[in-house]
Amino acid sequence: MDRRQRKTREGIFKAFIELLSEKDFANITVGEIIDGADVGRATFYSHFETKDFLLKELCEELFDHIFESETGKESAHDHIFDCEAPDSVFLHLFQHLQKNDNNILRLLSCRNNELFLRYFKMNLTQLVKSQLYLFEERRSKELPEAFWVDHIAATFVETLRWWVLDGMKEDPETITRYFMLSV
Amino acid sequence: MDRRQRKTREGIFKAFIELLSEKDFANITVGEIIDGADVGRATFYSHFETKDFLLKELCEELFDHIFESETGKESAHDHIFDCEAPDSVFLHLFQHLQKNDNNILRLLSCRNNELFLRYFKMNLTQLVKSQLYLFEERRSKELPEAFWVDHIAATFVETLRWWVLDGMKEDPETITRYFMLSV
DNA sequence: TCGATACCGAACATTTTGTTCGATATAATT
DNA sequence: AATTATATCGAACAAAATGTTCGGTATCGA
Repeated sequence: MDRRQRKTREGIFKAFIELLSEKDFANITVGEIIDGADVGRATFYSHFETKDFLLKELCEELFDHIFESETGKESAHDHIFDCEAPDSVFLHLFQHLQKNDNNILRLLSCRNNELFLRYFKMNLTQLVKSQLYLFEERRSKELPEAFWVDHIAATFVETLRWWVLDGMKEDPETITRYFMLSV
Repeated sequence: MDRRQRKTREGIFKAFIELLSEKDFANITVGEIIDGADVGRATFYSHFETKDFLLKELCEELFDHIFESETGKESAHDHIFDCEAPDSVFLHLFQHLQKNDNNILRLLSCRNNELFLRYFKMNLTQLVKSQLYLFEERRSKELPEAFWVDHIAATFVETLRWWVLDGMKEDPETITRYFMLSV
């Protein structure tokens, strides 16, 4: 990708994130974004069809990066921990988030966190399906699998929400334990 | 309240609900609302400061009605079931929702359900605190109470979400059981 | 009946959106 | 270094939406 394109795109993302931590998504105008990013109006619209697409692409950029390192069988990614503990995938997710790559925590703890947590849950559901065996003994035979998968993903996301809104006082190991105990 | 005011207010709510089940909140214009409600533009703005306040007041109207019948000590409300089963409060909530008073299900199953479920969870948290004893045996000693309360409320809301998005195929008793089994 | 007030409707300024176009600056190619 | 391609700028533009104002009319409660 052209260096100019990259700089513009990242400048827009940066300004957008800045605004998202200040005010509601609905009240952010394209004018404010291009002022913050210092790009022309036409340039913005040549990159993103609408404000909604900007949000969508931001989410993809943020979460694809996080999940690619989990779902890839032979990931060549820089894993901090390669332990074999059964809940390591979820621990790793919490650790990854704590590192705060791309200022993702700012987005998860701001007024607009619903936007991102919903997106997060969508991605997470795939991962949960592959880790279902971890929760077999907890699962009642009465519960349909679709319900169970949704419940686990929801519990993870709600645990994450609670963690960040509470100020992330617990370390990743503790919050992983909370998650595994409550699911 | 003046009968004229009441009629206008309810007409606006009705048109708003109709629109919400068709399209995103963000894409609904004041012009469409007043066309649907058949009221003047100035009238709308004399009732609601902005579109966001309209949503807020709609939520309050809907959820206050549902929760007042649960939290009131000596409710003179028309309870269908006054059984003494320990999970009757939650069962009653699911039943109440299934009755679909005020088209609340249309809102919970539409594309904008996040908005309503967030409001719902806020109200629900109070209720959960009063019913905490029901879940004592499931609760690990490690989990802080604040986390546990949030988890139960979140599980209820996510169960509700799953139920309505899946088409409400289960009856209230079954879904209450799912909820109690997964929490 | 009468005073109060909610509504109408039309007009209005303002803000935001999304597009267009020629000029300029920067990247990639030879 | 010269050339071609293209990303950006900046300014202007139409269209749509927001939120306000005001005089006239209809409806309410007393």
